Amino acid sequence: MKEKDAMTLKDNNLKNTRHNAIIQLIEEESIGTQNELSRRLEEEGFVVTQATISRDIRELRLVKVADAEGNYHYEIGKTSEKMPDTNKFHSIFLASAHKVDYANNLVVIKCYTGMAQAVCATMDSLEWSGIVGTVSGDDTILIVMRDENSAKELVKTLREIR
Amino acid sequence: MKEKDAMTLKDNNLKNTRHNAIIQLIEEESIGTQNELSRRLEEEGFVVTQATISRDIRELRLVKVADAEGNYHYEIGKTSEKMPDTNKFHSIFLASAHKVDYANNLVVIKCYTGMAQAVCATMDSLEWSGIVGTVSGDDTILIVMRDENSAKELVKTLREIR
DNA sequence: GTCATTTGTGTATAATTATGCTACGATGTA
DNA sequence: TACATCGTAGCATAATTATACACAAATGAC
Repeated sequence: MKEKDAMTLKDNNLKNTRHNAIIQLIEEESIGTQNELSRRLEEEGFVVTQATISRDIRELRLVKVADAEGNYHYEIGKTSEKMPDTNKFHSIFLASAHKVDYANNLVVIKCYTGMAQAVCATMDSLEWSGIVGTVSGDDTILIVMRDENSAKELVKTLREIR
Repeated sequence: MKEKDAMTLKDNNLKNTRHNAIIQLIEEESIGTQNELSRRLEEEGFVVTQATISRDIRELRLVKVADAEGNYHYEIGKTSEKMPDTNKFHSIFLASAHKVDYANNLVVIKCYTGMAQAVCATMDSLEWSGIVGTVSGDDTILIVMRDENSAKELVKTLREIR
């Protein structure tokens, strides 16, 4: 009997919506400390202590960085921006692509009709090294690689996903 | 008469080499606290207190972020990585491109022969929003934008550079 | 059902980081 | 020369952040 009254319940869902709220908050306004974030979250209906926010920040891989004037604020870290995308790409790729091949430094991905754009956009966001550029039609993605070896590597990586 | 013996001299140059040393250190090894960084710097011949390192970190816009296992370490922030690229792009673009136009959601940049690849690669690294994909030949870059409005915006931005 | 495990969080506090104040060398001005 | 100003950094400490410990709800094994 130590807890007050609130929910110490393992509400996974609540934690997730809080995480989303945190990301939205730090993207929209300049938040400099965890207490500040705590106050703003409270206004949005999430009542948690600084300790929890510290843990959230670790899980979300957020970072505190100075702006040009030397004022600190929280930001999405570069890793956390990319990791989710990798997962996103895997699931989109699995659901949409059915053939991968290459010739010289060109890689071609065949997708189910209408899916190519989505796969292509997601792949672009991953900024894989070796990719010079990508274009996609309705069902085909053309990827221009730096050289044939990069093309071979990319095909191998993509085939491992399946 | 409070200082020890060391140099409290305004050696701007020393501060700069220390900054470089810090960047190199955090890129090469996993450094989790400022005291740890202080110790490593000492081994490299830079004797400074945690306070100074805190200031260095603000100036360099470094960030502390958790890795997959939840262990914290310092990293180069995304801002400090991208600013130089923007400058690089500006100078390359100025030196290489001579015409920019668009139709629908496609932007075409005409460059002096052989320069397109360089401009394209540099532009890719900027990850401008609205860009779906890019391909470049010897003297032409084709940029596929999300929509016509993005294309218009991009052309405007590029023309402002000239 | 019981019991062990996992997950999420608060409390209290340890650990870490930021900063006000101060000092000192360098630079500029008269 | 003296004197003011600026930039860098130390020291001490305030401010902030991370975490050990404890507890409770959910989950799973039996």
